[in-house]
Amino acid sequence: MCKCHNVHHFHHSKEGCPGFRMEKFIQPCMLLLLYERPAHGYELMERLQRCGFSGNIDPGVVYRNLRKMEEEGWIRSEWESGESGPARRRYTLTPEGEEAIHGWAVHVRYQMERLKAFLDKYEEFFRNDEGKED
Amino acid sequence: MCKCHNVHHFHHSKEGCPGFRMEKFIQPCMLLLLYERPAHGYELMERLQRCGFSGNIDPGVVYRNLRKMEEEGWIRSEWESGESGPARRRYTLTPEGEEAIHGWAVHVRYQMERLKAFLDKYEEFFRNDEGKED
DNA sequence: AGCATCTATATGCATATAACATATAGAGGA
DNA sequence: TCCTCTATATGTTATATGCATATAGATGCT
Repeated sequence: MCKCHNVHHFHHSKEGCPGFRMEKFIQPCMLLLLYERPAHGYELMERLQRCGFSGNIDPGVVYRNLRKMEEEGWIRSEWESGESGPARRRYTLTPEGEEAIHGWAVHVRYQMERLKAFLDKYEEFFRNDEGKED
Repeated sequence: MCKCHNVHHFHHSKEGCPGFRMEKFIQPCMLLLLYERPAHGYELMERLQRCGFSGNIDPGVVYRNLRKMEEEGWIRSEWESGESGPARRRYTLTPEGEEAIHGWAVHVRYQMERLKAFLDKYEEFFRNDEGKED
């Protein structure tokens, strides 16, 4: 199953925060999932949902990002015909994709520091315990 | 001065991470700076730079976001004429803006948890010390 | 006076992204 | 036949972003 042991399906509304979407973040997440094991898009959708990804994932987002990452050379795909159900495209991580994960990790860590700096400052100013309203 | 005591002017390149931009994050940052004290756009640009915001800030980004936040009712502006230099627009946080900060904080915390979950998983898989390559 | 520079605000435009809807299609069941 | 589930893919529209550029007062230099 999913190894996101520390993700507890956050509930939140982004009302009042238009545009701060971070959807491209789905790319490193999918790369990491594919590092765990090859998969097809539909399976990735399910695994992303179980990994704290916001409620319903738009299939369009998943497949378009898979295409883009294949163009980048981070993943490779092959049709899996036969068996049962419609044909599926099985995605595998490439060595370049594994490198990309490291690049993303640096970037993600940087962004996380920025968010943390904001929150530290926020809490310094307001010193409340809104974190427990979950 | 700037109270971002825990921000050490991160250096990084976002090569290989196209689209993960998070520029809207400038909004809550500016709101928090305006909570500290009223300011005009040019001053905010400088204070943002001192607060770990990426190198050179595009003035367009700053002023456009100020306009949008004024439309939202989060900030209010008045022309400061006279004294020296060209006229400047002095921005003040409104009560709605202070509420917005709390909303943003929830959202930002949520996003930070997502990033943290990714990084935890990443480190679980790779167990390296890339954090020290700084 | 003429000119560059700094402060300060603002807009234009091409492209990238996001949100949402919709299309296509095989397989299995009622 | 029709519906649903699995599975992939595209179109449309609105918004966001990156980068360049416009405007303009004040100041200092030659």
